[in-house]
Amino acid sequence: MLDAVDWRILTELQADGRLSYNELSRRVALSPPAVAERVRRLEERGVITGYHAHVDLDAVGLSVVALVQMGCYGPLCLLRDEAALARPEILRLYRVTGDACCVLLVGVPSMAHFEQLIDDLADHGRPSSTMVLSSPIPWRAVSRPQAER
Amino acid sequence: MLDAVDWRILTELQADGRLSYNELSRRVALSPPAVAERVRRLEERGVITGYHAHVDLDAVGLSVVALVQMGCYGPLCLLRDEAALARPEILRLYRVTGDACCVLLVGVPSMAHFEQLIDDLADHGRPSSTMVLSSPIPWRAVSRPQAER
DNA sequence: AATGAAAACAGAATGTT
DNA sequence: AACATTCTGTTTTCATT
Repeated sequence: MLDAVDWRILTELQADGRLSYNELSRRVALSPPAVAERVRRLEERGVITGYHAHVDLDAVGLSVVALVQMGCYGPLCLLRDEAALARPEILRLYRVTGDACCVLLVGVPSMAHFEQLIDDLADHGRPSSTMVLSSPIPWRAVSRPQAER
Repeated sequence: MLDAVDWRILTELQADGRLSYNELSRRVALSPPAVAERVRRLEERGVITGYHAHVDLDAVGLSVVALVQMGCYGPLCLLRDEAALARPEILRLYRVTGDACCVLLVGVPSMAHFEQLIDDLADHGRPSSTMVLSSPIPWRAVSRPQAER
């Protein structure tokens, strides 16, 4: 699947998504065209799904962050409502096992906005919220699993 | 705080973190040096916290993904153990209100690895796991809140 | 996968509103 | 103070080996 060079590339690009192919080629000891071709294939194969600038939620005024478990099923289920899923307050959404149908990470500017959001979500099923106090690990790079070494 | 141009820049760089300043300057109708300076200041102010390649978990063999709530407190609390927090299986960690101390998103190659991880986490408090079936919204860009417009 | 040439780009200095 | 223009050195891309 992925060889050692691919993993080194993934590690570097996860740490700094704006690395130039030139610099990347130095770090993985390959020529620039070779590394560019590797990256292109990682993208094509769906290993790299995109490059994203990460934005601090507090810094842009999204001071209320929460995990919301949705207890919904059947035709009203949140997952069947395209418009509801498109709401920008939803930052991530995971479908899960257990009592809940899915878990949402949401970010809003205020508790008043949060109340409104919960009311809207309640059209699809019972929302159960947990407030996020802080994010000690907001994001961490994926590293090579032991099993593959 | 952030004006309309800043938000256009944030939108573009969240969608494609590898955009050149040249291309970005075209999209936001500004000169390349002006846009580069804007980006530099967004980074300096902590609005943009980094640029990361996003990797598909399935594609790199992390087929078991779960949300783990940790019920822990006091000196054994997971949040006080640097070494435990450094485990690469932990992809995100949120400190939350409610019964749980924190919620972890973890990714491992197999159920056997997951069992081992849960056993290790149990040293700090009672872990309660929910398996992630799929991620309909694995990541979404932050957009300008209504309140600021 | 490496090399070399042409096009595109980044960064610094300077000038403009 | 924020932006545009210009210039120089890199970087990217594509052809070729």
